[in-house]
Amino acid sequence: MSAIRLLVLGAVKQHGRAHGYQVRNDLEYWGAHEWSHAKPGSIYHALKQMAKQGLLHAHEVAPSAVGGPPRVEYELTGSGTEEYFALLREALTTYDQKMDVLSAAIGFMVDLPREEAAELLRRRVRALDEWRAAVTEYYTPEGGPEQLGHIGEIMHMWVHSADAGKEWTLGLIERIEGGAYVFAGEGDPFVGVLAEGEENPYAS
Amino acid sequence: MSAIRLLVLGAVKQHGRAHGYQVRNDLEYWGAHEWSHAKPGSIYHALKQMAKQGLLHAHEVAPSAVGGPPRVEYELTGSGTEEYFALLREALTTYDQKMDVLSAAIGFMVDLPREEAAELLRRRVRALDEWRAAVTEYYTPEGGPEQLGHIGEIMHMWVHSADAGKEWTLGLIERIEGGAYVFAGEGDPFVGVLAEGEENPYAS
DNA sequence: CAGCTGCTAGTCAAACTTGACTAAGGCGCA
DNA sequence: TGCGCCTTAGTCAAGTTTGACTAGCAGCTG
Repeated sequence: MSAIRLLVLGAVKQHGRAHGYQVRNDLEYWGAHEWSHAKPGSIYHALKQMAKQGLLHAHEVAPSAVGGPPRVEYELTGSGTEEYFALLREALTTYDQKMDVLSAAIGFMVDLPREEAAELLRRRVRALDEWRAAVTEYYTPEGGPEQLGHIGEIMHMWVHSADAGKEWTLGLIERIEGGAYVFAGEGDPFVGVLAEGEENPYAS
Repeated sequence: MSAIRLLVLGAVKQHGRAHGYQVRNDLEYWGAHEWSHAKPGSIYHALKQMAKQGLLHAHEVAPSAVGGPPRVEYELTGSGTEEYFALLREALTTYDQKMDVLSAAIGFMVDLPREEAAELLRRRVRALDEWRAAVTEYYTPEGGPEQLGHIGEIMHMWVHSADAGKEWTLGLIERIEGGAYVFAGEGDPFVGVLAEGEENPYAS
């Protein structure tokens, strides 16, 4: 799974309705251009592709209010919302050692109920343990680990990083269970960026 | 930088001359199919592309000795060797937070002299420090870090992982400077896999 | 007020990645 | 000996990613 679809779906969902440049800006605000493949081309491509697949509904072209070419606005469909939550749950659960996907998922985790987020992260910890065991076992040849020579350093690095990932995940679970942040169904959700003239529909 | 070019160049170089399937097998032995985009298609594509760019010389098609379609054998050219070392040095030095590239580089680091490898890794540590500082600074808004809400967890994760990466790198530098492994110009190099009928030209 | 710069919004071709498919020979075995 | 299956070696089309490019409008500036 690449992080782009999750990021784009999440960004569009936060606005309710968004055009490409808005998504692009959102992701930049998130710093996503630094840690994911969220270049303009990828974003516009993802929007079009997902519109073709029925995950997004493309509204008629509207002339831009602030200059530049006209915009196409997108909105999540029913299956788009399903896909979004499926991707989000998977990203929180599995350890596929790609931090961009996890980063995106952390950013959107508050769309889930608190207890579910914590549970998915606990599953993530289990996946990490399994992966660690698989690496150490698979790469322990008959003649002892020395036989691998410097190649063993690669496994060493992966194990080290898996341990660090586990430590961080456990910390996050603790913070979540300790009441940090605002999750789904707990009042005013957190919204990163609002566009021109857009109102926070949840503002009191 | 994707890891594929480095991996393919390194694999071909280790054999002196290799065909696609051999590279594919090497990388599988390394476990590279697990941590990089080293699928068959990518490997054959990289071989062809680099041959077109003059980094590899494609030898005439030879009928396979063991069945299957005929093979094309590749060999590093002069500029291929230059490119290989350039990629290797860059991969060891920069912190681009992509572990596949670093993994590949660790696998080939012994192609460099010991002192150079250690120096490149020390530079890597400095890059890590800088990156860590940039993240913490950039993502500390006026209103204090709480203002970010759960988004701060993303930065937290990156910082945590940078710290883990630094710790591991320092450990590796220590081992290298302590005399571990066999580097360029120090006698019999380490070779992962030998193909059918291939002899280790360095064997005593 | 012509020209320059910068922002908004998006397109496009070229390169890369993916996963499924092809094709040829050898091996076991009933 | 004929059949299915495995391994070897590679191709291909569809999808994705990249980085450079286009184009409209606004504000300044000399």
